[in-house]
Amino acid sequence: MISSSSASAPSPLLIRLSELARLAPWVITALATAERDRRRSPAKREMVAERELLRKPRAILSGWAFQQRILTDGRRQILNFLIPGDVIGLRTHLEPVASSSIVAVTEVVTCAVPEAEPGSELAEAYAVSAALDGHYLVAHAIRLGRFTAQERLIDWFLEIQGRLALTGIGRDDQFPVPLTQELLADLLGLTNVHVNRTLKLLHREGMVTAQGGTITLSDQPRLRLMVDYRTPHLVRNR
Amino acid sequence: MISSSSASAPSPLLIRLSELARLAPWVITALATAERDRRRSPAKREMVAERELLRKPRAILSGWAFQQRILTDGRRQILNFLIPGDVIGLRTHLEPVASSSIVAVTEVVTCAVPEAEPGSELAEAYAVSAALDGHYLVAHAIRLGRFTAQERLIDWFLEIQGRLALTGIGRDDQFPVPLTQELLADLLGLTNVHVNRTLKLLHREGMVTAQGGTITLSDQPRLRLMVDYRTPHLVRNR
DNA sequence: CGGAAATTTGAGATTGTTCAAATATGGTGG
DNA sequence: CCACCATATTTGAACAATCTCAAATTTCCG
Repeated sequence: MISSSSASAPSPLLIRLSELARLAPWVITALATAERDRRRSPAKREMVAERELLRKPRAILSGWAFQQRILTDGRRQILNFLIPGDVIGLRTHLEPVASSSIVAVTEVVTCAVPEAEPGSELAEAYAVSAALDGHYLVAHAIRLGRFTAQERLIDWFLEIQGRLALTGIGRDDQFPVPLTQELLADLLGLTNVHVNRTLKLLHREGMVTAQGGTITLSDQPRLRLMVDYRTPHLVRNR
Repeated sequence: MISSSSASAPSPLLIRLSELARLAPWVITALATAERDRRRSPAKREMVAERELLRKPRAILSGWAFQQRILTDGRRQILNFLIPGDVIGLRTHLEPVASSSIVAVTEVVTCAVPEAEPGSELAEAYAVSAALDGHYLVAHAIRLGRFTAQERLIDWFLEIQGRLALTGIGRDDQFPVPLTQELLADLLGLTNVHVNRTLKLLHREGMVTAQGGTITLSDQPRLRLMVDYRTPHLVRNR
């Protein structure tokens, strides 16, 4: 039996932040230390109450969660899915909004995140992370405003593939997405029924396969063209 | 004839930033100085090209503009309208995205904005401004994802009313909105035809009147209830 | 006073929704 | 290991919201 220890597995947080900025060795140590402060949320549990502020930023070590807003009549809009390596609560610096709640999809393990000195590489990494969040939110608005159901699904699959790849999860053409069609619907501004039909359609047309929590994209270049997909391009000034 | 000098008119930028944070007198002076560096864009002119970074943040002194993203097939999604007092390019600190272009609706006058010392009240004002931008973007995603055409119009009118009020423009029930129905359509993810019909409907139902670039809301409390409207609530931590 | 741009209206086509029921699927206790 | 339950997916049929295309009509601007 091959020993598969969870203790020494490379941290998705470390992997991702290293992609976003160059981290000095001592920062990596600080991250590893901070990661010892873990918290576990069972699947479907609300992690951050709607009108509550997240005191300190935390990162997701494993599992998926999402940010949502629920309207009084029960309609729900999911703003973003959070995956391993994502950092929550960065914007909290001063948060004008008590906007959205965070809910775990699967079991989620989070950890504390070290505070960054202004001007440090870690601060840079956080800033890039926050800027990426902004980028994805803009992309989401465009999806919701101007894309058809097919396009919304394709575009979001491409996006999440890229995000997962940032932490080394999945491959170009195949990656895990542990979401129900209803969650997908609430993300994409559709109904679960229509998501189901559209997925089916995409499958028949040989573009996307959704099977047991795994998404398979058959022809990424073609899909990218279809939705005019733009990979976020990191630019550092100065 | 009463003298109406434009020179001594209170700056919308100053008004707005003063609402967002307490500004020391010398900061106010610095703002007034920076405002001398003005630039004028004629109506309909693209102010910031799509893949170009905004070098330095600027503020809008007069006129309306908008941020848009245009898809290859011509579809357009407007992400945000910029009004007097708004600051552009704050996120530029490091911008991961060459996301959207900015276009003037009316003639627009912008001015430079002084750099803020980290930790200063001015930095605080900018941070709050950026956080507000984030809030409005979230609100936009929810509008586009889960609101009907009627709700989108109502919700956005409430939002822009609040934003205009921040710089002292308009009243609770009546305010200027110099936009064509087509621009509104591209903002709200609808067609100009449907915006027209929905505005008409809202007018027949006595809720909203759109006349000559002016919007009149007849019963704000009722409208707020209809769309579960949430005024952004500024919270400073520490 | 034009002429271009914006608004308005009509009619038919689409896309996506709703409601309800049938059919998997996955996890759990026995 | 299997039966069973809850949850998720799938399907059908009717319906509603929004779009498309085209043609007035009105408004605004030079």
